[in-house]
Amino acid sequence: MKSQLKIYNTLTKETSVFEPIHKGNVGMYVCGPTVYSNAHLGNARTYVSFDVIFRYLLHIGYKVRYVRNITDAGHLEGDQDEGDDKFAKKAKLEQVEPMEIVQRYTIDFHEVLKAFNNLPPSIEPTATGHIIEQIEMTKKILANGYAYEVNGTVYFDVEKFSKEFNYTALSNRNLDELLNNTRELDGQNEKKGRLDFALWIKAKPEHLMKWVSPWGEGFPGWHIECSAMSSKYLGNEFDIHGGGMDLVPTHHTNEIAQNLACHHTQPAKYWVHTNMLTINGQKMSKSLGNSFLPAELFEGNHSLLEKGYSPMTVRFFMLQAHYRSTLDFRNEALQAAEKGLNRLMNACKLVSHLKTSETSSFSVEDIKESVYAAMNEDFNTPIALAQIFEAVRYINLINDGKESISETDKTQLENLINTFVFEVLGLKNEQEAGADKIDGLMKMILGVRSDAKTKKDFATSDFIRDQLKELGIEIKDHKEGTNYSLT
RNA sequence: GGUACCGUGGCCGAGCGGCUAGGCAAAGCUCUGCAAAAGCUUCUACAACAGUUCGAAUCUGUUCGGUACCUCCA
Repeated sequence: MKSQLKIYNTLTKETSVFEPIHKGNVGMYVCGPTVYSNAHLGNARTYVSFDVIFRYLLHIGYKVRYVRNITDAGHLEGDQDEGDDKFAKKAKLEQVEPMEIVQRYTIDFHEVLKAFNNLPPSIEPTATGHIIEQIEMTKKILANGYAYEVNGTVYFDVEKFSKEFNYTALSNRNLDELLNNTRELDGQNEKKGRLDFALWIKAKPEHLMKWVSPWGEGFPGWHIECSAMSSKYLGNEFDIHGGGMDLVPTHHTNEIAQNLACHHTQPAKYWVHTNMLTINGQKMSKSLGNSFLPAELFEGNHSLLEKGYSPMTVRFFMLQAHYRSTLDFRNEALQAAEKGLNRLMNACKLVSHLKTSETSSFSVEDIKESVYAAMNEDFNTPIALAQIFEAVRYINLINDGKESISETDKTQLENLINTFVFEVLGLKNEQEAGADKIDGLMKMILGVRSDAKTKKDFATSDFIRDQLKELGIEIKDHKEGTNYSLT
C-alpha cells in the first residue's frame, strides 16, 4: 500500500495522517444510543459508518479496541437538569420498570445493527454499570475545583473551566455569544452559569432509578458516563472518539471539558463525526417525527416508500455517500442502490468462474491501489465503490471474452473483491442465506422446465415460470442454465 | 437573531485549480421460442453574477436558495 490512512479531525478541522498513540493498536470510543425508544435509520447510519471504520482499521492490521456505550440512565428531557429522565418518563407512560424499557430497546438496537451486518464492538458498557466510576470522576472534578454542589446536585463550572481551557475548541463557537445567548428563558435556576451542566443530579422521592452518592441519592448526568467509561477502558488518552455531528456542540464539548478538568488530558487524539441522514432535505430525528424505523423500511411499511428494501440495499446506499456528507433518503435512491448492489453481487459470484489467459489486458494492481487510496483518504467509501465497479465492468467484459486476465491476476482480483465487498464494506449476499433446501427443490423444478423447453413444450415451461412468479420466485434464462431469485 | 455548512447532469452522489468518479434512469446494441433479466456502448453537469489565474465545479467577493447547530437528538 503506497498511501497512508488520513482522518478528518473535528478538533483540528483538518485531515491528517493517522498515527496511533500505541503502535499497532487503536482505541476507539463511539457514543452509543440512549435506549428509551427504537433506533431509527439515522442512528443506524452512524453505526454503519463506524462499523466500516472499525472493519478497515482491522483490515489494515491494527488491533482495535472498539468501545461503544449504552446510555441507560440519566439522560434528561431538557437541559434544565430537572424533571424526569427519558427512561422514567417512558416507563411511567407504559407502566413498566425503567429497566424494562432499557432491556427492550437495547435488544432492538442490537437486532437493527445485526440486520445491517455490523460487527459487535469489543466492549459495550452501560451507564448504570458504571455509577461508581462516574461518582469517582465527579468527586475528582469537584476536588480540582471545576464543579460545585447545590442541594445535592453537582454542576460543572464552565466559566471557571474556560478561564484555563478552551471550552469551545471542538465546536469552534464563540463562548461569549453562547454565554449571552438569550434564546433560553432564564427561570429560577440553581446553576451559576447558563452553560453549566450537571455531573450528578439529585433524585426526587418519586424517582425510580437512583443511587447513593456523597451528595445524597441521585443519578449521573448525561455527559459524565462517556468520560468515565472511555477512561476506564481506553485510558485517559486514546486514539479515536466518534459520534454523530449533533453531539459536537454539547455532549462532546462537555465530555472534553470533564476529562480536562479531571485528568488534565484531552481524551481523544482524533474526533470523528458522522453527518446526518436527511429526508426531503430535512434531518431525520425522533423529535421532528420524520424518522424511519429500520423495520418499516425492510417491510416497505411507510407512506414514503413504494416497497421494502433489504438491509444490505440500505447499507450499500449509505456507503455510496461519504460519512461526513448529509445523505438524502428517497425511494428512487433506494431503488438505484438495490440494482447497483445486485450488479455488484453478480460480479462477485462471477469472478471465481472467469476463464484465464496468458496475460491480462488491464491492471488489477492499479484498481487495487485506487481502492486503498480511496479508503485511506478519510474512509472515502463512495470512491472505493466506484473503483470496485470499475473492476465489475472488467469482470463482465472478461466473461464476454472482450478482455482477458492471467491466473495470478485473477486470484488477486478475486481477493480484492471479496476482501473489500464482504470484509471491509461489510456487505453480504442476502439471496444465498439459508436457502439450501429451496435450492435443491428449484434445481429439480428448473430441470423439468429445461426438459420441456428442449422438447419445445413451451406451454409447460411457461406454466412453471408463471406459477413460480406467483409464489414470488422469479426465474431468468441465461446462456448456461437458469437463475432464480426470491422477490 | 447569532454561528457554521451546502447548492454538481432526469435522480442519488464523488471531486476541493488543469487529466472532468460511480450507481440508477434513458437511448442504441448483444443475447433470446416468447418473456424477463443480464452484459456492452453512448449521454459531459457543476445556483447566479463579478473577480484572481495561462487555466476554476474547485480560490475570492456579492446575490439568491437550502440545511444544521445555538433545546433532547446519531
